[in-house]
Amino acid sequence: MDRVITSASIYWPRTIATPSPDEFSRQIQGQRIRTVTRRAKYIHLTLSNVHLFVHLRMSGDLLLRPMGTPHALHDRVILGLSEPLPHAPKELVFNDARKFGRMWLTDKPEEVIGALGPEPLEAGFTAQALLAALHTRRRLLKPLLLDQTFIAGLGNIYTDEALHKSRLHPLRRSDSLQLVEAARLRNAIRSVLRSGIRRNGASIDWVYRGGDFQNHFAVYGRTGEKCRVCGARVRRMLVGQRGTHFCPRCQRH
DNA sequence: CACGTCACCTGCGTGC
DNA sequence: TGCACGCAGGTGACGT
Repeated sequence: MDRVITSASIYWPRTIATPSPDEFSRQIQGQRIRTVTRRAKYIHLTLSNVHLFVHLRMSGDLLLRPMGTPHALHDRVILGLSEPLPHAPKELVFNDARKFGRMWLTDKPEEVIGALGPEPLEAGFTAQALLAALHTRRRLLKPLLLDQTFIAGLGNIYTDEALHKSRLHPLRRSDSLQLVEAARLRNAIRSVLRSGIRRNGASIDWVYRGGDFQNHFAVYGRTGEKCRVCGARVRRMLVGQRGTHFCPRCQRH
């Protein structure tokens, strides 16, 4: 499917992380979209001779509309797309209520995604590799798993769910884990991610309504409710400013 | 290096 | 009803 970007309209300039909005508009015009892939939480569009990265952050959304559709509230960037005849042109819309999302246009992909940790769904993510990595740091599990340079792609929901599934306390220190625990964590991370993908993600508020993974949460957002495994009340605490949900019986310190 | 705090933003639910 | 407050799926820049 040959699609060429014919225009860029930027309504919230800070959405463009690099280069300047003017340069972005100029450079992206005429670029053909070759491939669309993903690395961690970045959507990666390889264009004719430059790379476009999109990060949705908290409230971003990418959608396709017929060209000329009236703007929606919170549209931040609109890329015009030509389609092969006889198809009508479309626009690729970046809509983002909270304005945290970002786009990068660069010929040096490593400057955007170079520091990221391993992809947990790839073959190299073994229990042994995870254990070795955990032992190179002395950090609390919760913030470490959220650290994209340590492991790529885990957010707050998946971290809490993976820790619960592996029966590990969010405040455990990374260098204290044994191999069997690292193996449980590795399997739990992969299982929780696959489950979330299979269910098209979670719809927990007004931001995104698509998936139904929220109906399968073990702990996230279930403060005070019974743990589905042991019946104890799910607790919530703050760890590094992030709401952290866990079962005090399943996840001993 | 690890950790805490704040900043960036808007919208929604709750409680007074 | 109005309003203050706390919370939200993420990251990055600081300071200690």
